[in-house]
Amino acid sequence: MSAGDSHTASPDLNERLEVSGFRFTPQRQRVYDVLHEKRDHPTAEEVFIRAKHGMPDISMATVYNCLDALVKSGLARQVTLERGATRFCPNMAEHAHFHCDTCGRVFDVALAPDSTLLPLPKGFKINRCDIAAHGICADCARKAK
Amino acid sequence: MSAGDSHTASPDLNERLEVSGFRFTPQRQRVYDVLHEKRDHPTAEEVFIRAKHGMPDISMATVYNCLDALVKSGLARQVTLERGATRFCPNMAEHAHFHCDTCGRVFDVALAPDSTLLPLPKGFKINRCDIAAHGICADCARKAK
DNA sequence: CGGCTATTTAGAATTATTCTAAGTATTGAC
DNA sequence: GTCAATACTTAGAATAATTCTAAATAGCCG
Repeated sequence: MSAGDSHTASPDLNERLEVSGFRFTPQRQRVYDVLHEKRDHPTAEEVFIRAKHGMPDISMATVYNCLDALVKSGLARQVTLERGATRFCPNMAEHAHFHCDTCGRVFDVALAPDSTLLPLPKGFKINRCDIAAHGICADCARKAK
Repeated sequence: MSAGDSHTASPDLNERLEVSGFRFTPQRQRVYDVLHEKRDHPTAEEVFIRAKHGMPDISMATVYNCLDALVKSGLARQVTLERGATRFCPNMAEHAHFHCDTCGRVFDVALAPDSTLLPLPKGFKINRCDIAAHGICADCARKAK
């Protein structure tokens, strides 16, 4: 079996799931792989469609379950940018999202190192912080001219 | 008629709607008032329930239509913090939102004056930027002890 | 192996939102 | 002021996104 074989349980995935009280399953591996194959912030339905290639019997409910397990294990983030379907992102590094209002694509944007300093009221404790910019991407801006 | 009578068309509301190509209607006034009476980021359904007090025949479809008109006129913001219903916020000043994962309440948080500097790739143009923090609010943190 | 529990599955149910068609109100032209 | 055009409201149907349910399956630990 080759080193890069994506059907092998990633040691990381396996461990991270177990630490969070989840079991490793082929379906979770598949969903995890789908998120990493094309990091374009797919919706649950898009993940479902992609996951079926190579695992035709996987069901929508399982995709939701797997995405949930990945999110709770700190292996993916849920991204809610607009009304409508939630998107999923396997990039766990601190970053913001840019949503193009014209084409609908979502881009990862690095953050300036000091940028997340919210002056919170006393007693509030922050777990995570989502930054979502909306506008027009370079491609669409060019075409619009 | 008293100066503070909220049933009078606010000159601002009236004008802002017209500038954006919308008509002024009593329903839009009512929805606008509801958002300002209690600035707690209600969902469309909560707005609907509140709007019915004093306007019992207003319909859900109209609430959606009014909220849409207000958002498009720059008089309210749509806030999508999590899976589930969209919330609405009449605070048009630049600010972030804090969502308490325990009680579900949403708080406005002022921003540090310099905080919104995303290093965007070339050609990208930003319209607006939503910052959403998630964690635990002071009340819930105290109770949890 | 055998029992326990997590997971998967298909499909039903629920929730949030949008659409539709008919009626009503408002506006602008005359 | 009347008329036509258009915007708006309404109830209810339709759609989309997600969650729930119950039964079957699979992995884990003794």
